[in-house]
Amino acid sequence: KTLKYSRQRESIKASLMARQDHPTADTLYTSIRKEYPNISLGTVYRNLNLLVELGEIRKLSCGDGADHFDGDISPHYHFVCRRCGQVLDLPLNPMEHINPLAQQCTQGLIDSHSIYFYGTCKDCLKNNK
Amino acid sequence: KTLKYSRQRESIKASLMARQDHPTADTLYTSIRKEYPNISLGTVYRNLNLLVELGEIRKLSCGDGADHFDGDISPHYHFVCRRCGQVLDLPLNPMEHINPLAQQCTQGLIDSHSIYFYGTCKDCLKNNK
DNA sequence: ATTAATTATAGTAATCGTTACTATTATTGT
DNA sequence: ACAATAATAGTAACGATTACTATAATTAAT
Repeated sequence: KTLKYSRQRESIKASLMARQDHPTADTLYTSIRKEYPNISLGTVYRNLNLLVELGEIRKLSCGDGADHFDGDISPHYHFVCRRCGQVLDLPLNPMEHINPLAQQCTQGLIDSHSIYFYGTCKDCLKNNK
Repeated sequence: KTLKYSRQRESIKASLMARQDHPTADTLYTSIRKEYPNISLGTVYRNLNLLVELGEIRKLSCGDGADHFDGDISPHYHFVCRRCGQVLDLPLNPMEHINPLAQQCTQGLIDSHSIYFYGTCKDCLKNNK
């Protein structure tokens, strides 16, 4: 089955690319609704998952219940604030050496890893939260 | 409010400690039901969360939708098989040096990290899955 | 440009993992 | 034994996500 253009998909992708944070599907839905008032939440989910499969965006599971999405597919890590739930980019060099390290500990085949750092973000520190 | 003994909690903890895998609440529930046929799923969830708060067990969010639980609280990492969903221990030394590395990249305060490795487990490799 | 084939959508219902609620039961200190 | 209080079973509610379906949009061929 071949892919057909849809203005909704373009808008979802453009919307995600335009922001520097890492919204959930629902956050993105609310924001896109301002431009397309009757886009459906299912459409947002379906296209986000499609874009992930196509490798055009990334899905982040940082452990707070909802998946987050990232328009930046370049390898990088994330910092999750335990107070406000914000997910922030961490401009840390990708640690390519740890896959072989882990590979030595298993008979399975390792192809990737994910790292999340946790703590309190700058804003929450400032506000004594 | 003080903690009171409950045989259900003991059974949940013992059950988790006895196994080397990393079951979800529901998997553990099904298994404990053989011994306590009318234990409730809510009780399993409540006690697992309580044990996590007490620091007696660990909760793992590996990105497959459901949380997994680990009776081994010693610092170690995990390998998640993308084919069968199994979560396996990875006897890899804790990488204490990466928190300070990440700390240099943010004005927030980092206190911990989590790493998951992904790929295909030994069994799935063998079965060509 | 029309048409026909097919994919995508909006809207809604259903599902899954998890938490909340409540009347009853179990534990604990007196 | 009793009273106080925490824990339970059972069920309902919840939030995130997926599934379903009739309609609309895209595409390729006439």
